Amino acid sequence: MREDYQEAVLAAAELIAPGKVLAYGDIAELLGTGGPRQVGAVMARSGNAVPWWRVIRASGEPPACDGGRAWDHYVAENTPVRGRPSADGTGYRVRITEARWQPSDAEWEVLDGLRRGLEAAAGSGQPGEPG
DNA sequence: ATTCTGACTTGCT
DNA sequence: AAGCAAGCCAGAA
Repeated sequence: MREDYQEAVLAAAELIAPGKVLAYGDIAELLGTGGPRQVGAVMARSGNAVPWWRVIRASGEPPACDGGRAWDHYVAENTPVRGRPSADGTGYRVRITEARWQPSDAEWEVLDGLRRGLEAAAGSGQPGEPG
């Protein structure tokens, strides 16, 4: 469970609509596997290949690595934010309560598919998986 | 097996 | 709003 989980997280991140955002924990919830740290760990591995700026903390703070880069994306996608970026790249916060991405029925099927794939992979090797 | 760490989250003060 | 501590899950040494 490494590449599968990674692909699932990346896929979910790509599903996120522009101007919207999702918390690490939210993606973990959608996938139903691991936790916010696992999602972040994946982003650190291949987040550069997906709209990582749409994946932030549950507090609305930008990513801990390239928060400064995220700002440009937020202003470009008209993402609801509060305050402005400071010299540290932080100082502002995304109104996650309004920018919280809400997957549609079609997108839910995709996320659900990813989740099932992970669940199946998790049982791949275990002799007694409930089914 | 144990210990340490990490793009995290939540509760308390 | 800001700081500290505990919880969570998985990877690496």
